[in-house]
Order: sequence, then structure tokens, then C-alpha cells
Amino acid sequence: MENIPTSETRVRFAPSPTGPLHIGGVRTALYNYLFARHTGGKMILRIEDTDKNRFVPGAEEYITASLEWAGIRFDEGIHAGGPFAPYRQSDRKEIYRHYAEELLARGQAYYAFDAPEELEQKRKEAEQEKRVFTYDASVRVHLKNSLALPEDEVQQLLKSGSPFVIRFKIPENETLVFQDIIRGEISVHTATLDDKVLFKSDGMPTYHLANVVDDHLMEITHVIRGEEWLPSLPLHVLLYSGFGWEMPLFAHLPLILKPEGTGKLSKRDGDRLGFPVFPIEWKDPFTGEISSGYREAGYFSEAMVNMLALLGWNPGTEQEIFSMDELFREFSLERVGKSGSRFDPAKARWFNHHYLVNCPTGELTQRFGKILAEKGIRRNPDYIERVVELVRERSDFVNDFWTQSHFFFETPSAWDLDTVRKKWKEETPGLLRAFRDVILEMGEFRAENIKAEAEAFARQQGAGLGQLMSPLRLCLVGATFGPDLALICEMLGREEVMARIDKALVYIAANTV
RNA sequence: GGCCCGUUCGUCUAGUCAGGUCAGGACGUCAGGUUUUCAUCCUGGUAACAGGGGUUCGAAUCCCCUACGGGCUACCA
Repeated sequence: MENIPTSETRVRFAPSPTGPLHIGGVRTALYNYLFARHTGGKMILRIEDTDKNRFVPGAEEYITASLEWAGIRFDEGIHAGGPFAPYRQSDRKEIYRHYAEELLARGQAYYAFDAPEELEQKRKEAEQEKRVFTYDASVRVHLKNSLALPEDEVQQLLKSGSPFVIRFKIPENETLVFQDIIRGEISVHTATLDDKVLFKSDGMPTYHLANVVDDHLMEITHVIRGEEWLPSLPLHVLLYSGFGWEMPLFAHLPLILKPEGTGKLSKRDGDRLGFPVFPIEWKDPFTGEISSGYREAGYFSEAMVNMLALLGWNPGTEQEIFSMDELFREFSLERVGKSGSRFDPAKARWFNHHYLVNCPTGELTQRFGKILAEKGIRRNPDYIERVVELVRERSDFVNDFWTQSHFFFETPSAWDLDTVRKKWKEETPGLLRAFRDVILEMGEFRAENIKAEAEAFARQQGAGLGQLMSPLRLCLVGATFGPDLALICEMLGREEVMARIDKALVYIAANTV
């Protein structure tokens, strides 16, 4: 399987099933996907479940469902399969042991028998002296490992089944220089690095070993991941050269920051500020705590993807609305920024508004129909569709439709008395009663007729149109909002309009002094 | 503390690599217009090169320092 020459690009998204994927992770997946499609390469989903202790039931299913919803597709991976299966690291366990031993044989790694408690103790001691304990060249010869211990003792320990880890032996006194597609040249001195554990005492590899081995074996050409991995890039570079492998190209994405204050976006921010940080709703299997998702909040996945694409990347033109296909065409890593982006919920809403306005009416009608059904309201689809047409422009989400249109489906049970104070004159009830009679008498009950009648009536009464329409709106809607009033009348129908005038007049008379 | 990365309107950003338009756009916000209400919509305004040194005829752009912000610093990923 090794060293098959390949010219196509291969990228992977490699989440760890330790909880729900937040939008930063979705963006990383998205950028990988866009890069793969832009370059005509392959997109791979690998699950990095090498930490048994942090495994969270349902997390893997959540991740795949989220990516599915976002429209991110995989050419290879845990579900899609592929020539490099298996794609779940826990199913590749034996592979890592083999490569750890190869490093051991090459003298680039060593066994370490230090108990976790011993190391913890050393860290505490160092802290008290205001130092930081690092397992590095300066101390490794004094610790319990195969570099310091006599050979026979090492063999004895191994034979007796003593727990051990395998650590990477960081070369001394070298300056490492490497390239990042987004950041350019980065240099680090090996003296600042520590001998990271590659292989744990439970028989599993750490992230560092597993990701380098798998990326090599799976012929990954570009590693596109979050900036939090930048500090371990030197180790990974050393690992590739330790194995004598060709390195993939690296691109470290900037982080997504909180909307206000400092620090990276966290789950708490969403709860506190009232916007989702997860693609779909997540229920914590241990605490039962629910975190809201974009999907449930009423976002279109296309809007979320568009918003995420522009959070850190830009096309260099003034275009802001992109379909997935357009993103495939335009995306490039060269146009990803270096600095962290603050997440802006207001702009996220704006994106959704745009997609809402442009969404086919049929789809909106269907979605809104569902919401109505949950409220026990059933109306014929044509009626719902007409309502949708009237409220879509004034909404950001389908979930807003109800607050914008409930009066189309039910008679108000209360009327806004603040508006009464402002718009209600002494003659208003009389005016409304007289207009009620006009309604009763008028011909075809259609918007244009209603409007004409209202105008004629107002003129004849010597009143402004507003003096009639505002109170009438209050009667029908319950407050002062909503679309064209003549249209509302038509949709409600003659009987209902008259009934609402009557009810409103009774209510208002009873509730004002 | 150490190491690494970053810094243009309130926010996302263009412009930086190849120094030379009143630093452009979008979201937000404010004002005006449209209107029977509230929105939408249209028009206009607001607002930024973190600071200091250099280099240069000329610096947001190149170099250095400082400040601030972030990430990492586990037998987590």
C-alpha cells in the first residue's frame, strides 16, 4: 500500500468522537471539502478515537449527521469505505504498534516506565520552584526509560509486563524550518520541544503518532486543520522525517472567536448570548443537557455554509452569496486569512434572511405547514402559501412566520391597549361600526374592492385613510404590524372581519376608561 | 512562565507578496424616502491601518522594538 504515486489531492477531516462538533469544526470540514472539490481530489472522513476515556456515546453519529446536513460529502471514510479502510483508528490499533517499534529500532524513540504519578510529582515540584517540568533532553537521562536504564533492566521490565509508554526522542540543538500554506515560514528550535508520548500504556497510540501514520498510509496530500495544532507541527515534521516519509503540505486555519470579549468560541457563548454554536441539536448523554443547533433554530444549511465559508476566507471580489458549487469553483487556501475571526450572530441572521427570501415558496410552505400542524392548525396549502408569500420578506427564519402571521390563523384574544391609547379617538368606534356596514353591503370581497371602498368611505366621512385603517388593523391583527390590510381582509373573509370588529370593540370598551 | 501564531471601521473583510487612488465592500448602526401599521425595500451618513522607531521622494504595505490578543505547554484530540 505504501508509496503508490498519486497526483490527485487527498484531504481528510479527522474528528474525535468526544462530543458534539461545533461550528469551528464544521468550518474545518467545509474548508477541507471545498479544497478537495476545487482541486478535483478526494475527501476522507477518519475517526480519531484513540482516547477511550473521552469517548462519548452518540458523538460519532452526531458528527456524521451534522456533516450530512451541512452538505459535506465524503469520498472515503467510515461509512463510504475505500481502499485504505478501516477509517476508524480504534480499528487500526495493530498498525500503530508496528510503526512505534520501527521508530524504536531506528533509535528515534524509547521506552519510558515512569508512572504518571511520578511525573505529576515532578511537575508539582517544578511549579513550586517556578519552573516547568518538561520531559526533554535535559532530564531524560535521569528518568526511568530505556535511554537511562541498563539494557537488561529494560528487558526485565518489558518481560515482567510493567506498564510503559513509547516516547519520541527529540533531536538536540536543531532549528526546524517548515512551511505552512496559510502562514508561510515557521521556525522552531528543538530545545523548546519535549519528548512526546507516541504510544500509550493502554496499547493505543496518541494523536501524534496515529495522525502521522494514517496520513502517510492514506496518502493525504494536504493537512488542513485548526490553528490549535500549530504547536505540535514541529513534532509531526520530525516524525515524518524520522520515518523517512514525504510530508503532506500543511494549512493551519485561524480560530473562530467569541462575538464579544476574548477567547475562542465556546458552547457557553451560545447559551449565554442566544445563538447556536452547534450545527444540529445535541443532547448530552450524561447530563441530559441540550445544546441548540442551527438546524433547529431555523437556519438553512446553505446559509450556515455560506456564512462559515466567509468567516476566514474571501474570494477577493465583492461577492458574498455563494452556493456550494460556486464555493467549489472559487475556494483557495491562499485566500484564507491568518487572524482569528469573531463570530457575528447578526450577520448569520442576514445570510439566513437572504436564503429565506430566495427559497422556493413550496419548500417554505411545507416547513411552515409542519410548524402549524404542531400547533394543531390545519389549513389548506394554498392558504398557507399565500401567508408565506406575505411574511417571508419580513422574516429571518421560517420560525418567525408564526409571530408574523398568527392572526391569519386565529382570532386575537387580546388587543394592544397601548395602540388604543395612541390611535383611538372618540369617534373611532362609530367609524368602525359604519365601515362594518359597508363591508356587509359591498360586492365581491377582494382586496382591490376593499381598498377602494375604504378610500371612498374615509373620504365621505371626511377622515384620513389612516384614521380608519389603523384602528381596523388593530381589530383584525390585535396590534400594529403585518402586511397590507386590504389583503388581510380578503384572506380572513367577510364574516371573520366583521366578527373581529365586533369582538375588538367589546374588548376595548371593557378595558379602557 | 516558556514556545508559536496573530493585529485595517463595532463585526466579517479588500488592499500587504510585486510601497504611490480622499483606505473599498458587506453586516450592524444612524438619518431620510416609500407606506394604512410594523417590517421589507431604496438613498445617504457614520466608522479603521494597535503604538513607536527606522528604510524611502513616498509606508496600511518592507525592517526592528513595544503593547495587546490568541493557541499550545497531558499516557486529550
